[in-house]
Amino acid sequence: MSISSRFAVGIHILTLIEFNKDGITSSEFLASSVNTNPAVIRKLMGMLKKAGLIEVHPGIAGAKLTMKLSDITLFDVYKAVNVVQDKELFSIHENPQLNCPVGRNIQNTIEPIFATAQGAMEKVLKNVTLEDVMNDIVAGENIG
Amino acid sequence: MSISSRFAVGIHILTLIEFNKDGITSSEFLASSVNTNPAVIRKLMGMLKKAGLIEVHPGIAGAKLTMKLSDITLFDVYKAVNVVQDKELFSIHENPQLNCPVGRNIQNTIEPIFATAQGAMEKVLKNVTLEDVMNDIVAGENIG
DNA sequence: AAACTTGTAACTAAATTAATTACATGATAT
DNA sequence: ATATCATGTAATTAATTTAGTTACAAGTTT
Repeated sequence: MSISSRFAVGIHILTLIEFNKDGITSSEFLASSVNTNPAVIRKLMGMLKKAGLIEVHPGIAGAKLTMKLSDITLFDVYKAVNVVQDKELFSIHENPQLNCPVGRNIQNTIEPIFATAQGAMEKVLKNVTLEDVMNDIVAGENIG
Repeated sequence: MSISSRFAVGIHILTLIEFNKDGITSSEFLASSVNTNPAVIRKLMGMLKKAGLIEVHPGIAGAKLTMKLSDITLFDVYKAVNVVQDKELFSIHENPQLNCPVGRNIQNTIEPIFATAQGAMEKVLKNVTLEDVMNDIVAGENIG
């Protein structure tokens, strides 16, 4: 099991929009960099737009960021593309046997632990902005 | 997307083995508490056995823990049941366009961030033992 | 030998992902 | 105004994963 690559692609889209900010960033242009189908990109653009991260208009070519890179965290992207629901990174088996002490308590016992673990992961994402990502990409260019 | 419930079921199995330590904890008994099929349980028992957490023998009914609950962390269970591979909680799109500065750097940039996020989640699991889980189950019994 | 258990393989149904195709709708330039 | 190009979105597909189910071989005990 893995968290959908929609998340990674969402990051790719947003950083590329910024990278190409003086040009026109169409779904086809993005699709070529990501190496996927433009319709896949447009679906993701719809999610990013709904989350208020980008501005796109029907019929008008190109997407623009609505904020500075430094104001967008990876958590924002993660939520926007809907890869993991709240408290549902881990799934818990349904309908355990209530006649059993373990069965009738396991869900309540485990759920908060899972929520804490998920929260710790998400906290890392909250502490990284797209500006950090962009800086790393630029550094990769200079070194490589 | 969600991490397989094998993890939660694995925790259920181990705590129930302990809870029933003076009796015989067969796959059928476990299956009834978890509310699933005995073959599902046996498959999980195989994984827990392979990880050295339990002792089971062909033809002999019942499983036993090989360690104290306080020596088994949730991370041990998580690894045993193989729900998430190393560095693969998040997936990254393959084959981005190398002619693009973002495309050729995105993987290297994102991977360590994702690894850090996964690591933070796993660290929480390392800090909870099955003894903690058991205590919470017992507490749930006394209060509920 | 009969009864019971674990170990395992094969098959199924359901869910999710990513890709693909197609087309309606909106905007623009000639 | 109409041809052209972009976005928005729905329908379909193939691949993967999960959990459940059935079946049976192999080991153990009485």
